[in-house]
Amino acid sequence: MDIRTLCLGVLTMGDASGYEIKKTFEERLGLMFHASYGSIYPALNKLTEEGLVSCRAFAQEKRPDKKIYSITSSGRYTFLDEIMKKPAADRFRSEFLVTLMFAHLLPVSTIAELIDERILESQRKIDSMSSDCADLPTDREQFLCGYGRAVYQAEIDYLQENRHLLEADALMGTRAAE
Amino acid sequence: MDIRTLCLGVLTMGDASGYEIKKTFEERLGLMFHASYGSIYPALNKLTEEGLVSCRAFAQEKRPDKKIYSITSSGRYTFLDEIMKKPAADRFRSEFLVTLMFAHLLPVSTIAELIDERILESQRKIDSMSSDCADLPTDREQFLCGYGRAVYQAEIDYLQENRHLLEADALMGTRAAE
DNA sequence: TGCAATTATATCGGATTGATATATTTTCTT
DNA sequence: AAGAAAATATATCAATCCGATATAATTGCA
Repeated sequence: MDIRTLCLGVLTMGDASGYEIKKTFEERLGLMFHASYGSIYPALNKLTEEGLVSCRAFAQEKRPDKKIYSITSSGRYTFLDEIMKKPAADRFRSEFLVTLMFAHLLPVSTIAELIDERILESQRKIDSMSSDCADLPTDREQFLCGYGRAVYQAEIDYLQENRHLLEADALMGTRAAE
Repeated sequence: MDIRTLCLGVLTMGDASGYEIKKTFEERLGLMFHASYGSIYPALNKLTEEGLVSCRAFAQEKRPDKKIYSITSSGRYTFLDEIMKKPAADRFRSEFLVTLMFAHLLPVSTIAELIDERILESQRKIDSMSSDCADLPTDREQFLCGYGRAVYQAEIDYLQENRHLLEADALMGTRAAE
């Protein structure tokens, strides 16, 4: 499953320009997948070549045409084939956790601030989700929204209950280094 | 923070070959970061050029030299500089969640199996963590191990309590398509 | 009126993955 | 003890993807 497939997925929800697809990625798929213009625009070009999407271009003066993409029936089949495959393992990269892994090399105060900020940030995400979650049109989207909230909440709870382990560990590291 | 930085981090824990660094990524950093040979070997070459690691090569017959890398003091400073920066946002890619986002296009049975398998897989991870978690040498590593368990457990709980939302939604999709 | 934000397309270098090639040693199974 | 399988070990490559950058009109608002 690559960005091309994801673009097809977004287009099953309605016609869109490259810009709108990017927005959809941020607003509705941000929890599960990221994509940048550098991958979306080439993906749309290739999908067009392959006949999996069609493209209507509206001429505009002094800037590139506005292009609205639609998924074709061939595109729909391709997309279904893709999502029926066994999904690959999650890929997760967290610089936050890496930093904690090396907490013993940093001052305790830095670690404490890092955790404080992480908790705030996760709480902010939960709050913004909570306000929208109930309004979402489908059970499916409410489910995914709730999933995000549950995981973020678990993270906050764990950090609050166990940060002392890390701060004590970092403290020992700092003292040992003196 | 890139793979070069992560290689430096692993080398702060002791000298290692490229192969051993890869193993460390899998065994101790798997929760937070991934790296393949295709990025590790070039990273080590570049770090050697830059003087951030040193390399002792042991000649071997009929295959490439075995190379043991050590971090230099210049490498230690560079690594500290890196982890003192504000960590970038997590990057997460989940084909599983993407599939659920399009659950209405798939048979209910497929969704149910997908969730069943996901729960089993997460439980397997928790079990393998639990057996090792307590043995870990530092509070810091126990903390991170516990973090992983907490998040996986939250996922399992959420899936079990809310899967009906999704299965009902998929069911309606299937019926509508008939 | 002026300034910031949003809309909108597009490219490019550099980072990274996943597959592949190669070959020895160790461990397990029968 | 033979043979199979797994682990050890280095390395490269095409394809993919990200983040930054360039460009420019429009919209909202103070």
